[in-house]
Amino acid sequence: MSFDHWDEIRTAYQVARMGTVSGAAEVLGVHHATVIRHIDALEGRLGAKLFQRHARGYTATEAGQDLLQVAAGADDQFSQLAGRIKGRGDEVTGELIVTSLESLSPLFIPAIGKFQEEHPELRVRLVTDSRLFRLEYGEAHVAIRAGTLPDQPDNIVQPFFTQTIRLMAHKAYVEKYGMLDDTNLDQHRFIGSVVDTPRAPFLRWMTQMVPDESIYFRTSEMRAVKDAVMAGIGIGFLPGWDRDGVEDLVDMLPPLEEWSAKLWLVTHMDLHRTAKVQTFLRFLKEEVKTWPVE
Amino acid sequence: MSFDHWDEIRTAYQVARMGTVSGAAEVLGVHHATVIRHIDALEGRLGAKLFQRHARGYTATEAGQDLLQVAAGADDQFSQLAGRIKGRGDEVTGELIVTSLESLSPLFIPAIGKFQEEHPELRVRLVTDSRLFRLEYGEAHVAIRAGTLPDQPDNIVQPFFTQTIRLMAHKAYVEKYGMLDDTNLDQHRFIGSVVDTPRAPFLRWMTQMVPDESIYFRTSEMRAVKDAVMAGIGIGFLPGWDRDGVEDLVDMLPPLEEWSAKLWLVTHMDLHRTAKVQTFLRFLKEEVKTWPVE
DNA sequence: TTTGGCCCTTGCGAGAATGAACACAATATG
DNA sequence: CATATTGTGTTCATTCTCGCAAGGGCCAAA
Repeated sequence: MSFDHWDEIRTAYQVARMGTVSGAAEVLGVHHATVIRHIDALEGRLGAKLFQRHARGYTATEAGQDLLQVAAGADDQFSQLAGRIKGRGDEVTGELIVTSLESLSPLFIPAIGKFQEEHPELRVRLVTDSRLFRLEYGEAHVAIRAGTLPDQPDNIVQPFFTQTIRLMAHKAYVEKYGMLDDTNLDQHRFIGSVVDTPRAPFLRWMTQMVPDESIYFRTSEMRAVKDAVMAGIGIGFLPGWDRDGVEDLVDMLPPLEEWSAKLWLVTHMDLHRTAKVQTFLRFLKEEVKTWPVE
Repeated sequence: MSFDHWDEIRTAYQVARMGTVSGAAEVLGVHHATVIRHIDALEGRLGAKLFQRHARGYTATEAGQDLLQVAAGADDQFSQLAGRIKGRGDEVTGELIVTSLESLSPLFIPAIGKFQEEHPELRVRLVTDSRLFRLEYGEAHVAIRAGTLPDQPDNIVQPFFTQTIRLMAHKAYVEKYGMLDDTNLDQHRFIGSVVDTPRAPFLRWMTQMVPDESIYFRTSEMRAVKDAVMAGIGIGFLPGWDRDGVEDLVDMLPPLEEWSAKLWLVTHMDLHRTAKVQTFLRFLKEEVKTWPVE
């Protein structure tokens, strides 16, 4: 029971406002004939006359004046809407949804705080979960991803930084079990992943090089690895940027190039060009330079 | 700075509501290709994305949700408007503007009162003026006119009743000046019109038959004629239906057929078929049967 | 009364919007 | 893992709307 053709309402609105078909046609940027046809069609659909036709123009009937009122309100609403939408493209306001690996949170949550200071109108939501949030469903504006990415054509990927990974253990562990070298891998206690076929390159290295029985602690949480290493439970992989308490840790092997994980900034095509996303990306890429990613 | 294509807003509204292009297409009764084109065009015009496209459908962005809110309001307004307009055609409400000759007011103002009792929602405006109100300008819904009418193609004319006209004088006048016959017209005192070439047939008769110098009182108001006759000033034409105080009046000549003025009910084509006008016309034509039009 | 201007109306051809069919991707289902 | 289902994207023939131009009515001024 709703109108089929809103354009005809708009036409009728201008006719009611102007009082003449010609005037309305000029405002609308269409031909007189089009206006007349719209009015005729609309009146036919409604089964009522909206205008009295005479040589000096069209005057609105009661129904036409009613339409004038309603359509004027709608026109106003639509204009404001257009203004908001057009304007919003150039502003950094509203909500910005970021998704990242949990393990990275301590690294760049401070950066988000700094970004919000620069843009007080912005509400940021940081979502992290074991499942991947899907940019194409609008679940996030910006994603920080690791490893080689599925070649989603709708996603725009740019390099963020390379995460250096170190194989470390606590001094206490070294005192007890000694240092590691290529020959005594099976003599040591490792901290590994619960996943059988992990994606991260350093975890794959461990799966290949370290016998299962040498892995004495498994966790799915990267941050738990740190805690385990600090507790002297065994040897584990830690991100190079995590300098908190590293004075008590030692490298068990020199960092291998193949361990390092490339991190990417991923955005959806549709949102990539918006000022909000662009500003945030630019900020992040600037900020990363100050990080001890080494 | 207002929207050019309201139909596209309506399309986008349904997409935002349904979540899929296909669903919106079905609701709108158009092909889904059309929906996609509308969305693309609208986004292009706005310079912003309204939806995130993915295989499971379209999800609204911030801008899209904004549009959803606004368009939902507009849709609601338009639906109500359509309901009002469609309904109003079948109702006897709002305003009914009637125009008539001034002289007829005492005859059918009581009828209007009776009509309003039957339709309390109706506000009636009775407009009378020396100038003719124009139905085609929407100045009145119903007109009561006399004489032969200009052949306006947009006007619908139907006979109302024939107004019998009597040439009368007060008993006091007859006592003083005697009765009238065909031979002594110039011996009497007449009450005539200020107009040199009147349209009313009985006034034309007077212009032709009665010498100017025998007309001792002239007025443009038909109702003033009655007052003048009652005052015994002279002989004047009175409508046959006016029975107020006629017991003291006498016919000075038997009523001539050519004096009588045909009255017409005139409506504008556009409004003629509405229930409001139809009901009023039917009522008037029923009511006239009870009048002493004789 | 005549003339000029404004406005509505109508018929026709060009162009744009539309609909049908097909291709393709992703998800749900067994 | 294969299949059915759902929904989007694209191309092409068609329909429909639009703009143009000529026609006619009405009003006001000369």
